[in-house]
This record gives sequence, C-alpha cells and structure tokens, in this order.
Amino acid sequence: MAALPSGVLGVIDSTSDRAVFRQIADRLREAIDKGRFKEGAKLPSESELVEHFGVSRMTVRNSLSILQSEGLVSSEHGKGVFVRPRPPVRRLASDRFARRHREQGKSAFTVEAEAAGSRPEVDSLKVREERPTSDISARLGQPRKVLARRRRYLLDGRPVEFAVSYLPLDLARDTPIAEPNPGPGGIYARLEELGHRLDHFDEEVRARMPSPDEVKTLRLASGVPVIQLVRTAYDTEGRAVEVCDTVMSADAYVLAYQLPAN
Amino acid sequence: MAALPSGVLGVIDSTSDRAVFRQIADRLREAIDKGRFKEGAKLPSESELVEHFGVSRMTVRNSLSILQSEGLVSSEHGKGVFVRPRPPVRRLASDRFARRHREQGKSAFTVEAEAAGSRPEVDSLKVREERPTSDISARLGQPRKVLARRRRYLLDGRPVEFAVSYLPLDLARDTPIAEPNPGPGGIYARLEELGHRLDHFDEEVRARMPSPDEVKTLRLASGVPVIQLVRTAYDTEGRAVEVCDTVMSADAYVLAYQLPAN
DNA sequence: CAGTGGTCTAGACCACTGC
DNA sequence: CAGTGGTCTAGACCACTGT
Repeated sequence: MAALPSGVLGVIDSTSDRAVFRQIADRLREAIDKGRFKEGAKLPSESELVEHFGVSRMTVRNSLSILQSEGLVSSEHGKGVFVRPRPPVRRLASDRFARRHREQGKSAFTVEAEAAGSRPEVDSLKVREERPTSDISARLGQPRKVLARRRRYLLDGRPVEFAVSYLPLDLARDTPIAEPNPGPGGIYARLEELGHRLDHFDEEVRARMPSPDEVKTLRLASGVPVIQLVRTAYDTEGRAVEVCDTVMSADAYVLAYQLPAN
Repeated sequence: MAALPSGVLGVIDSTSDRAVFRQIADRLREAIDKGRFKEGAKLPSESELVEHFGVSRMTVRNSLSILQSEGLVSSEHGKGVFVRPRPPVRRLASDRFARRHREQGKSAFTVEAEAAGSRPEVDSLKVREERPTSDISARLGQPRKVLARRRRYLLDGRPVEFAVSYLPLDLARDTPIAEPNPGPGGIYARLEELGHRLDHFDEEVRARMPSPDEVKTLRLASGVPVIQLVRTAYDTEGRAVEVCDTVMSADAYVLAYQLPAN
C-alpha cells in the first residue's frame, strides 16, 4: 500500500460543519475536475484513502458512493474505483425521420452509426399483439389492441437505447409491419405504402433515474439517468398511426431540434 | 415502536445470492409500486425496519439509500423517510418562442405559469459582461466579449429552472437588452426591434446528474437528474444572436417538440 | 497469493422534529 | 422528552481481480 502523493488530495477540516465524508468527496471531486485524475484513471484504493484521511473505511465508502451517484466515478469489484470516461455521444437531429432519409435501403440507426464509424446492432427484437396501456391507448385513439414492436439498439456492443413501437392492430395486422424485419426504410416506409402518408411527429422528452430493469437492459452505470422519448406519428388525415416509446442512456445521447421563429 | 403490519413487506431470503440490502430495497420498491405506500406517505422508520427484517441499522440505511438514488423516496431529518410526491410538471411546447407569443406584455414563463394556476417568480437576476467560454464563443461566432444574463425561475416558491443567456457584446451593449428588465416580450422582442429578425432556434437537449452547485440552486432532492437545454437563436442573415443555457429540474419538466415528416 | 471492492454487524454520539 | 434520521467507528468475512 503505497503512500499517496502529497498535496494531491488535501486534508479534512475537523472544525468544519461539513460532514467528513462530504469533505472527502469534495476533495476527490476537485481533483477529478482539475484533471489530477483523468478519464479512466484509477482513484486511490479505499485503504489508501482510509490511511490518508485517517478515517474509517465506511466513511471513505460513503464518500465514494456520493461521487458514484453523481456519475463521476464507477467501481469495479476487485480492481478499483475509476473516473468514468465520457462515452461517445450520439446526436439525434430533428430531421432524422424526414422522408428523404427513408428512401435508402437501410435504417436511420444503421446508416448513422456506420457514418460515425461505429458497429450498429439490433437485438431482442420481439413483435406481438397486446392490449395497450391507458396512456398508449389514449395517444392512439383508443384501439382495442395494438401491435408492439420491441427492440434494443447497440453501438460497438454497448446497449444505448431500448424502444417499443405501438401501432393500432387494425392498421398493422397482416402487413409487413407485423414481420420482424419490415424491410427497407422501416415501418414508416411501409405505413406510407399502405396509404398513411405521414404528416408530422410529436415528441415528448423526459429525464429520470432508471428502473432496475432498465439498468440491466441498458447496462447502465450507477449515477446515469435515462432520457425517455415518446414519439407519436400522425398521418395527413390527423390520425395517430404509431407511438414509439424510447428509453436511452442519457450519457450516450444529445437530442437536437430546430424550431422556427414564427 | 409499533410492530409493522404483517405481510406488507415480506421477508428476506437468506439463501438468495442477492444481497440482503438489495432484497429489502426490492420489498420496499414493490410496496411503493403497488400503492401500499402512497405519494407523500411515511415509510416505516429505520428501527422498525431493523426489527422487521432482523438486520443491522446500516443494512437498512443502505437499502433506503438505493431507493433515494432512484428518486423514489426522500428522507427528512428528525421526521422520517417519505415516498416522493411527483410535483406538477411544466410542459414546454416547441412553439413557445413563436413570434405571436411575444406580442403581449408579459414573458412566456409568466403567462404560462399563471394560466396553469401557479405563482411565477424570477430571482437572482444578474446582467454583466464576460469573456465567453470556448463553447459559447464557438456557438456565437467567436465574439471577444459577451453580455451574460443570469436568472432563476420559481413556481410557487419552488426553483425549477436556472438560465443564462449570452449575447455578443457588440450587439447588446447600450441597448435595453443590457438592462435587468428588458421590457415587454423580453430580449427576443428587443433583438427584433434592433433589426435582428429571428429566423429559427437550434436546441440541444441533454440529461445528467446535477453538480453540487445545481443541487443547491434548484433545491434538488437526491436522485433527481437535470435536463440541460442549450438554445441558439439565429437571425434571418444566419447570424447567431443569442445562446441560452438552461438547467431544469428533470422532475418538473416535459419538453414537447413537433417535427415535420419531410 | 495479496489487494481490491462488496456486504454486514453492533455499537456510539449527534442534530433535528414534534409533543 | 422520545423518536427520528445523520454521522462515524472498528472490526469481520466474502467475492473478484491480477500475478
């Protein structure tokens, strides 16, 4: 157990009102912010911190759990605690569903990922009929049943997004939309071929902490929120033809929108 | 210390691989999800949970801290641990900066809050000249200095949003934009009067955990992420005339956007 | 194997709340 | 005042990692 480089972490002010474990978290946070521990770097081990600050192990662990819940560090059993690297971010432009992007053979996700030099993957694709929740039902105009298309998206093997599309069953049944692979241009292209010319999309954006299920599915580190995006597609007759409920790892995405001034 | 109502919380499976504190968190989470503890309700005290599950206090506290980091509960010193009520949500529509909303006397925030029956407030308004960060500078076309307008928005006394607007100094100096109160319609109305007719806005949306500063300014409960929205306003000549960097309590907002299909 | 983080105990004292 | 959560200690044993 090597001694810590002096001066890197400072000391505790025992006269301060601020709890010791918060002070230790503050010192570590400063050190990370100032680049004394870089992305991916290993922090001093718990026992080193115990020795350096002269406190008990639980106090040190308490400090580290603060930094973890802030998304600054993550721990790896048997290895150490590391400064969380900022993963590459995927930028979703507001024209990503424009018709012109749909006339190619590949999906928007695939095209974009390959352009960015990443390896795109879609897995756990499941298509089935369901009774809609009251929320989905309301958005789709109260259909009795819906077709649900679930799938998970990965970049270079890392899960980044989980999405479920809901379509009124009377509209999707016995069409390519009910197939696992709906063909080039995706379900929006098929909807238009079926005579539902798309007019616009409504998107609702929320952020929150993930459920335990979402942590598992998206392999989220602790301290990483999710962005939830609910998109409703309307055809030119004003009918809602699809609702897509997407949950994204917040540290993998930036959403970009363009708004007219009038 | 009353005994817990039997059957409400179940028991620990000591043969399970799952850590005891996680199992306790699971039981409590289920109970909350199933409505056995409603919004605002008090959970059993730590000592009651210690007795019920037959574990040490630190184990119970560990469980509670999981629920706290999930944003499900929050603790109040001397009172107890309570199920977090979902606060009323403010919905930001994508046309909120349309010119037609600017022709009244009041700000968009004020009008909208009053319509929803809330009491709007703006405080800690500060206007000053600054050297821009490299990010802001790049977005605004590399001005040497900028005018920064900082303010915090509150609803019914609760802080919900903190925003900073940056404008190129050559454009804003010695205009009403540099005044604490820029007048009816806000700085966008003033910009148009100065001949910068607005053409469109670009918005970038991110979500992340808050910094300790943001926790303080927005009085965030632990386990609440923030939404960061960076908006750039462009005039009809394509010049970026303002960048607004907004940090919002994620549990107070839903962002709504409308996208054309082509 | 030694070193790391993960879980858990059984205490202690403190600060805040409400009666 | 009793009851609550907040902080902290000094141990213990375990599971995982790398050599």
